[in-house]
Amino acid sequence: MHGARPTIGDVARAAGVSKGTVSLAYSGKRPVAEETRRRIFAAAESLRWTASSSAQALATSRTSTIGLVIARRPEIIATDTFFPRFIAGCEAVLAEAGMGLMLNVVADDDAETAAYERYAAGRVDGVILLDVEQGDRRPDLVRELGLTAVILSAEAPHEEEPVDTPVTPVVYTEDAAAVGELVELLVDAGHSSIAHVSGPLRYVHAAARRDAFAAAMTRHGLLPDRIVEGDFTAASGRDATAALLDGDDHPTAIVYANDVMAIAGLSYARSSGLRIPEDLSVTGFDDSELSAHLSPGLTSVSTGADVRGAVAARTLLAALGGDAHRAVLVDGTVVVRRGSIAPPSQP
Amino acid sequence: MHGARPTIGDVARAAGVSKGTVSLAYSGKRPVAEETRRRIFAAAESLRWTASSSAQALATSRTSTIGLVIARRPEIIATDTFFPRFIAGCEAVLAEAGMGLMLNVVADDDAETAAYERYAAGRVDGVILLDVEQGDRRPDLVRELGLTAVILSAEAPHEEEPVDTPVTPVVYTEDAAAVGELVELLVDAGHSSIAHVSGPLRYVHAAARRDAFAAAMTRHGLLPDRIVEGDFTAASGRDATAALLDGDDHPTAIVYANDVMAIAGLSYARSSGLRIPEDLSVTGFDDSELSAHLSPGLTSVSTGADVRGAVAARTLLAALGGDAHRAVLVDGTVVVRRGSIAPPSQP
DNA sequence: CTGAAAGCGCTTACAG
DNA sequence: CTGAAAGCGCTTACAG
Repeated sequence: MHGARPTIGDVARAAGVSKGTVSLAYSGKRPVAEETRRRIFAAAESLRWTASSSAQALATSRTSTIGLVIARRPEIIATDTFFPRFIAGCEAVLAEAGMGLMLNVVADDDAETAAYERYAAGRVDGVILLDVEQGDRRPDLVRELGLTAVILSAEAPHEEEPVDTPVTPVVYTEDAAAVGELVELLVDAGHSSIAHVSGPLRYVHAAARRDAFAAAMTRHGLLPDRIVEGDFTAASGRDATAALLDGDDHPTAIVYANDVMAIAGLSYARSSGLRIPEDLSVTGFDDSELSAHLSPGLTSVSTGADVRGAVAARTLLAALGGDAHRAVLVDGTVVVRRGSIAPPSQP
Repeated sequence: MHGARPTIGDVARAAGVSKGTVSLAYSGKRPVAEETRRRIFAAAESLRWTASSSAQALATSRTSTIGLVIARRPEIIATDTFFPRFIAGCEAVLAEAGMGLMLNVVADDDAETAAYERYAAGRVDGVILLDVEQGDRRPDLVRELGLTAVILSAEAPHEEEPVDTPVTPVVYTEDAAAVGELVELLVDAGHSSIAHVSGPLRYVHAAARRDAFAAAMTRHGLLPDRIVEGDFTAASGRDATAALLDGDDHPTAIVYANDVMAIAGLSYARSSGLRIPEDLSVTGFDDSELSAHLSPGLTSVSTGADVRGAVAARTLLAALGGDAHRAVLVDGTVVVRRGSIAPPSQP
């Protein structure tokens, strides 16, 4: 039924022109007589021709595809609502540019390296680096492989490197300010015993939020001495909360590094007899849809995951097009106040 | 710094053989003398050569990539934990086979069609169809485009079609049994007023669960007259719950079609004064990590999203390899009992 | 404004 | 067991 797919040669023949002219008519890289191009488009349409992307890729050394590798455990990808929103944001701009997104979910470092190597074998033009860690090896790896990259971060890039080394653009949000605002909200409500459940501190973004928490506490003359490291799963949110609530001198408020940990923590606190928010105020991070529709809602911070995806994709396309930016700030991070904060009941 | 990537010609020259032999040494499609192959691999290694996938794709008409288009709103993709787990499952088998996954998140039907058309232009070898609807146009669309496909479903395929039409393999779970079990659990606990909050009924899987619910109720001599259609978001879970709880003759148990709706519903019920599970028993679907770590935990059904992804990918690879299955059952659907069910307090 | 031809980097009959 | 060559379907200097 579908026989052999038509080629550019078929279209050329049908339109009575050369293959080169068909190509040019579509790419617009050189003018083609109006009448000619009409004939070409008509022929292509009736043959239902569309250029083979592998042939194009081979001829141009461009794949029209970008790559994204996610190196987290599936449970975490599943609970954290960041990824799908980020990807949807990417897609919106990629689709518009006729580009595709190649996705890889890997289990370990070796699989990750293998994924980038496959990318470099002409599968993608560039990559977006997520979940950057301190001393991350990936920027060097992808550079070595000849892949154009963009890094997603939660803080402005440091100004260390000499300007002449080829620089990987950083697309970043400023999470620190939002975390500061959260702490301020809590302090204003009367809290002084505030804890933080962080994400895995090897991640730059998790460390950045933790540091921001500590700085904000200090600014208010409070001791940031109740910080426990979670891993973004509900399990860790519950366990961290149990640890914090154990004993009688427990905090009256907890700032969680993501919504899932906050929800699990909140549920635990409630089951152990505390009223939310009267006995324990909580805040999340990432503003998931669920948080907005809990009763009471969870105060969280919206980081515009989709906007970040769009900007990251746009920045990567620009870099592929030759104009690299050093750093671009995504300015959509905003605290969303909901009912999960109240004055502390009794110290 | 990275200069031109080495080609198979460079390797051939370095190893003192023809390009064809290099190719054969790697593909193993014909024997190559042990000594020769050693020289070839050594040369390739030292040149850091790996075959260009666009050239391979052009030469073989195989892209080593499969496509997945997701046509849901980003909020829903983000809240529903199915997708990431499904994708992770796919990846595991794809990576092993050296295949890639191209992902597209689309906003509407036109974008979806466009995505499949781009796929057909030699970007992917086959596709997995998710969220199938009644009278879905996509099976025909992709067949027309010459794409090999696999359909993911929540029920066994009907036996209608004449066997000679090229058939699209269906990878399915049997959700009905699990839903029946859920109802039975509730009935055994003493409930008779049981409601259901379904997913969007245009989806085959949502309709299948709704039908299973109705059938189970009927089987127990109960009237399945409290069914409200949700859309899998927390917002709809909360609203549906509010509607069901409004008035005095409200149900004593609610079976939700996914976990997020259940959690939002549970939260709403609690905030309106009901104790969970004493005053209202609830069950979810999909067994998200969060549900397992709530206090009390949410009784849910694990459908093995990752296993389904793996099986779907495996089935697609098989179909691409020429041996198509008519239908393959993924047998991992199991009810996970947690604390969200209790006998009804007072009618 | 258009055509003829080389080239992108592989694979695969065809010979030997 | 191996080589020489054609071919996959495009794009892009080079001529005109």
